[in-house]
Amino acid sequence: MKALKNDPPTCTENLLAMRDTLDILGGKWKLLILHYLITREKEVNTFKKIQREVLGISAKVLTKELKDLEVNMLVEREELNTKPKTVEYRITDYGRSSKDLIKQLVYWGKNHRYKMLQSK
Amino acid sequence: MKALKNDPPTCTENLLAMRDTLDILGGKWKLLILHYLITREKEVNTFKKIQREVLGISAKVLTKELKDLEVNMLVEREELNTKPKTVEYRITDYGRSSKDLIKQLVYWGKNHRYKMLQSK
DNA sequence: TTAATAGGTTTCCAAATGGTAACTAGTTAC
DNA sequence: GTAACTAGTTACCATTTGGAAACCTATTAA
Repeated sequence: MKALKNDPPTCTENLLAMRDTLDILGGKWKLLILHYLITREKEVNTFKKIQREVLGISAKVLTKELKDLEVNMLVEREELNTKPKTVEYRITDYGRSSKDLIKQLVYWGKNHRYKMLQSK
Repeated sequence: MKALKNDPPTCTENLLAMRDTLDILGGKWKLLILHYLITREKEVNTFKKIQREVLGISAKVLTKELKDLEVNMLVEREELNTKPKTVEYRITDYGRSSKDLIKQLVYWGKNHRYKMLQSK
C-alpha cells in the first residue's frame, strides 16, 4: 500500500506542526512584538519603549510575552549598565526566522481588507 | 522630511493587517479546518466527517468555526439532497488564498521542533 | 524631601474561549 | 415502536486570557 500525497499521517503531522506554531507565536501580542523588534532592530528597545509603542499592551502582559519569547529563544534580554537600570530586548537570529510568516500575515490581512471592500 | 523604510505609520498599518489576519484565522481551530478542507478538497466533506477527522473538536465549536469561516467567504456550505440530510462544506477559491500562510505555519512548526531537539 | 523614571510584580476582575453532556428534529432500518 | 444517523442547539461550567490599578525597588533630579 502506497501512501497518498495527503494521507492521514502526513496530515496529522502537519496539523501538529501548525499547533506548535500557534502555541508559540499565537495569541494577541507575540507576533506584534516580534514584528516591532524586527522593524526596529537598529534601535535600543527597552521595556518602556516597547510598552509605549506596541499600542495597548500592559506591563503585566508585556512581561509575560517577553518571557515566553525568551524561553523559546526568539528574543534576547540584556540588562544594561545604566542609571536607572534599563533592559534591552533584541530579536535573535532565530527570532528572525519568523519574518516570512509575519510577511504572509501582513500580506493576507491587507489583501483581505481589499477583498472585503470590493465585495460590498 | 523623508519617511524611513519602516517608519511608524507603515509599522502601524502592518500591525493592523496582522491583527485582521489573526482575528479571522487565529484561534485553536480555524486554520486546522482550512488545512483539512484544502487537503481533502476532492472528497465530500460533511459536518460529521469533519468532526470525526479534525481530532478533538466538538459539535458546538465546529458549528461556530464553520459559520465564522462562511461569513468570511473562506468556506461554502451546501445542504445536499440526501436522506438523512447531509451538509457539505467546501473550501472556496478565496479560502485557498490561505494556502501559503498555512504552508509557512507548518514549515515553521516543523523547523521549530527540529531546532528544539538540536539545542538540547 | 518629594517627584519622576525604569522595570517590573501583585491583586483583583471581566470577557472570551472552549469543553461536556443533554436535547431536538427529521429520516430510515429493524 | 425503537434504535441509529445527521446536523445541529442549548445550558452549564472551567480555564485561559487579558486588562486596570496599586505597589515595590532602585536611582536621580529639583
